[in-house]
Amino acid sequence: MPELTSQTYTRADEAFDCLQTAIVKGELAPGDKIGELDLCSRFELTRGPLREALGRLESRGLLVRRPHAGVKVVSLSASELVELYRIREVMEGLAARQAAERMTDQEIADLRATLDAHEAMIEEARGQAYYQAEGDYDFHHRIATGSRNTKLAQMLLGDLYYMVRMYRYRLSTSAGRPHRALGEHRRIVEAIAHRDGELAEFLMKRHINAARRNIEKKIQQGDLTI
Amino acid sequence: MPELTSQTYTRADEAFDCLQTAIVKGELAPGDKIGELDLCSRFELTRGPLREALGRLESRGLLVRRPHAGVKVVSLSASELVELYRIREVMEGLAARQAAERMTDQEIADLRATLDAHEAMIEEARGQAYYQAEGDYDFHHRIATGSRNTKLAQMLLGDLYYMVRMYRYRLSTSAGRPHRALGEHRRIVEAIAHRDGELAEFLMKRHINAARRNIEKKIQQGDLTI
DNA sequence: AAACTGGATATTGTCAACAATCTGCAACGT
DNA sequence: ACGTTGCAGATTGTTGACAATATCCAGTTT
Repeated sequence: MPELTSQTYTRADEAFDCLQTAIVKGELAPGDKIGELDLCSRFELTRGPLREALGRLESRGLLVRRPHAGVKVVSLSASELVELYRIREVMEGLAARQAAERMTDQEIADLRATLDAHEAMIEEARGQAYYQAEGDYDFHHRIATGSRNTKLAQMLLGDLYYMVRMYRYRLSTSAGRPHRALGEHRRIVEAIAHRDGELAEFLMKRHINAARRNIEKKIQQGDLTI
Repeated sequence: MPELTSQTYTRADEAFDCLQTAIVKGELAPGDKIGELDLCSRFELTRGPLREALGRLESRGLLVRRPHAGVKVVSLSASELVELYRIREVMEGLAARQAAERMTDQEIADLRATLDAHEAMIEEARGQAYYQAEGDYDFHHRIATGSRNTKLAQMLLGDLYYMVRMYRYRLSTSAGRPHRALGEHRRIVEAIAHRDGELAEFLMKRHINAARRNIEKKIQQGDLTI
């Protein structure tokens, strides 16, 4: 048998993961110029695999390269961040509709459990924006996967979410927003449980629309330094 | 001055473009297992840049790699191809709406000219499916760009279109479809010219929906070997 | 004094050799 | 006869050295 547990992690995969998480967590901030050998010593690898990983990251839009000049972490303008949410709106709307049609009952039960845990976190850790953000991410992650649309999930999980998370830790959530967001999540799940794809799509689009308007408001208030 | 015309094409860029077009044109068919040194001799380059390009292609989902086992061109199942059109429907709907809000008058005029040229091609080269396909691609390309949504255009032009074009040359167009599609294109452009984003989105979604149903019909008839 | 030009330095792009791993075939045992 | 096991070959992953290019600083010029 050709070793089915072929979880062979290559150095390039390792480099890719390390860099991606470093960027998302903010250890490498947007706009930072980073040298290849700096990264090599930092992550204990050589330039070959690193460059391969850089190619992947560039292709995903997390960093930009100029030949012979160097690599820098991509820096989104305020308007580009807003545009990102417009894309999320239509794509996650589709994901919600397809999830309503295709998720198993078990997955829906798990989704409900996720929201319960999320609610408990909001009650307990009042103001803990980090957990709120992670809980939100988990919710959207499950729906993207539940859509059974391979490419859609790939684009959401592999592209958009990483870019959104890059900036999420800067977006201080408004006072009542987490609680309101939870309510919106619950209604989406109920629509999915009723297998009402059309409603699920509508509610998801409205949900992300609200998040976008929230960000736009902050930008106008100057609360956001991008 | 630091050479503003810094169109420095690296070997990796070259490799990336060559491979991408080779895949899209069908010279490398879906499912083909391809060796690195084969590609090296084929495109006159060494393995370093090639591997970087392979990383990018993999990240874009055009090919899949198994460590130590090799690279093969991705092969979409029939259902995955259909799912691709569902994604196009919502994303290009958004693109059309934003294009209606943001395209310049000049761009709209160019778009009309494109359709005129397209119409002439349909009349002249009756049955020339290739030109039909390229004309269709050009139309959608212009609208994606006209949306002024950087990330949206990047995802459409850099991801989805390449995958669609990969399979388009196999999809023999139905008898009256090109002419009907042209009519749909014209109505979309008129909506954009009237700056009616909502209508443009609706018409674009319906347009791609029709294309999807066309493909589904062919699949059911068994005209499509995927 | 400000702007430009030139070269030194450091960084990136590229290459070719080495090591690790998978695939396919053949021999063996059951 | 069939399945398993071990080996040989080929292919991929990795490494370190070499070449090409952009950046930075100093000297010069206007």
